[in-house]
Amino acid sequence: MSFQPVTASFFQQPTLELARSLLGMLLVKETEAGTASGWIVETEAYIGPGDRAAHSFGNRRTARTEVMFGPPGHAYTYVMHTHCLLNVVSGPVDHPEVVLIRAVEPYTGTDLMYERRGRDRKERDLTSGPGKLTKALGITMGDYGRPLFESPLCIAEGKAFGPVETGTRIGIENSGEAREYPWRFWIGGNRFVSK
DNA sequence: CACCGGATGGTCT
DNA sequence: GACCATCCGGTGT
Repeated sequence: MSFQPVTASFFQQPTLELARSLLGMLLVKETEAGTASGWIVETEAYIGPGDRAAHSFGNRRTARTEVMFGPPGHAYTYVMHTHCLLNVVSGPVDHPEVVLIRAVEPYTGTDLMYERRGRDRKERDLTSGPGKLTKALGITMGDYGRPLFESPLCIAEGKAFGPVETGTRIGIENSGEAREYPWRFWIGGNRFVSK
């Protein structure tokens, strides 16, 4: 199985457009154990410094958020409770914006995904959430800052899916008015979209 | 150095 | 729907 990674220029588009453009693209991770991939079916945009829900709100610049201030197309990974979450850095240099990958539909390497997530798990449970998909694909904090247009972690050319739907973001109840921004995007009807 | 609070997920009721 | 495992970044002392 071979994949065609996107070029670095793919990430040079406004963050809300990138969040939509990423839907239907393939997310691929190669590890020593093997390669696994899935179609991106749900994303969320975080547009600092004005977005109260973003880690980069108010241009907060720390070791953790540093990669967001660099060029787009790199991985911003961070630990949430017991899970690692994956974001795609967006926006030009010094514009700390990202797109969170919230769900993918398994494509290749599903056996590896079951091995990582648990053999007796339902297929829908493999990758239907931001913490689930990183575990299924083997994405870790070791991927922090990695470019997403080349191996071992990359965004590759995808395929056409149905219409995109829009809504408010998940899990940001304490973010003031930012909780109402319609910055969540997903493939309508896809069963791997998180609930 | 102590404290607090999550961009979650799994389990049990 | 409620509870909590488990951990680290950010902040204040």
